[in-house]
Amino acid sequence: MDQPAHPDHACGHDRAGLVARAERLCRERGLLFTPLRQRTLEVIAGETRPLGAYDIAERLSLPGRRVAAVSVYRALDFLTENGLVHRLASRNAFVPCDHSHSGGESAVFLICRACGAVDETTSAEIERGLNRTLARAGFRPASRIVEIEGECGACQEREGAEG
Amino acid sequence: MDQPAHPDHACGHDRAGLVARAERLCRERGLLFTPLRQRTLEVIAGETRPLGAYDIAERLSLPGRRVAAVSVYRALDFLTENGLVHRLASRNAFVPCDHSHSGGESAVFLICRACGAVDETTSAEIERGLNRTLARAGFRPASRIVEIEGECGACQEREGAEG
DNA sequence: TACCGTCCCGTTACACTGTAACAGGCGGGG
DNA sequence: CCCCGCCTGTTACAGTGTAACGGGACGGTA
Repeated sequence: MDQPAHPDHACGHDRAGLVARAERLCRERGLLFTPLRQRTLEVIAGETRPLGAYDIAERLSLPGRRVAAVSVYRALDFLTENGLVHRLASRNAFVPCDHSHSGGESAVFLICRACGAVDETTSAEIERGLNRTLARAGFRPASRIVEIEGECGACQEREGAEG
Repeated sequence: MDQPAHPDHACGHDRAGLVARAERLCRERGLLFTPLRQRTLEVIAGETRPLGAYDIAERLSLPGRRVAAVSVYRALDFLTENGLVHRLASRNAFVPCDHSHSGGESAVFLICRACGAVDETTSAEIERGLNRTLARAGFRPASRIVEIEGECGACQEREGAEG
């Protein structure tokens, strides 16, 4: 769990920690943490706001070396399948997985319309409610999407000060 | 106008009731329930499974008279803004609003991967959990998305019977 | 009547999202 | 060595969504 002295420069996420977790996870599961996958993960972790696949492709491309979106999609499939990034269905965009939900609880995303920041949290009560609702309906869940769009606290204050 | 005694033939939703609700709502709010909007709503209500905008456009088109997707999008914007249809973020598709959540509770969608059916329900417990989570984070919500993908009860039974 | 603004809708064009299919490279195992 | 599986690059294409412009219908106003 060694964190670097300076967690990240202007980045919203713990890039080094996420890469370290990915390397460990791939070693354990016998998967390949290829350069493309690593760079894709780094690009996502190096951004405060969710990125679209084409944004990622652009950031991965160099003057002579263009990365096609389809390659990014494959890397993203790998990263999401292994719990390293999340896909926001309401935005068609990707964010790193905070891993604050280690207990198998599904994630709740708070997406700010003003600044674009995404907060990933969990709630035992929401989880309980979902499980009861699913049981009542006899529905076997495969994936759960809980995304709230609105305004984060910081942007509410900023707006109040300005307006 | 006159609907047959049997509510709907092979349709999954109460088409006539939804149209009646739309007419009443538009009268109350001084909005126009134009033919395009009505036909769009009817197409959505006449289908068991969620439809994409281009599917709707295709169903609305006649041999000589083609409806462009952009027109459908505008009708869909109107219908969603007025609570007559819902958009499924995980599918980029639209379903009629059951209006079972009259109490202002946000909807929970159970989407079956096997048969494509969508069940719209609500849960006071989920609502409470969401509200607490939002309050704790100081987040002001504008829209809430709760979509569970999985297998509905009927398809589980069918699968078990087949093998 | 003419004029004006608004709303709705048709049209074109375009950008973004996502997948299918095929080919080449690379490494491991027979 | 060949075979096989995995990853990546490439092309092509289908689906999703919006911006911009123009015209028609309709109501209000002079």
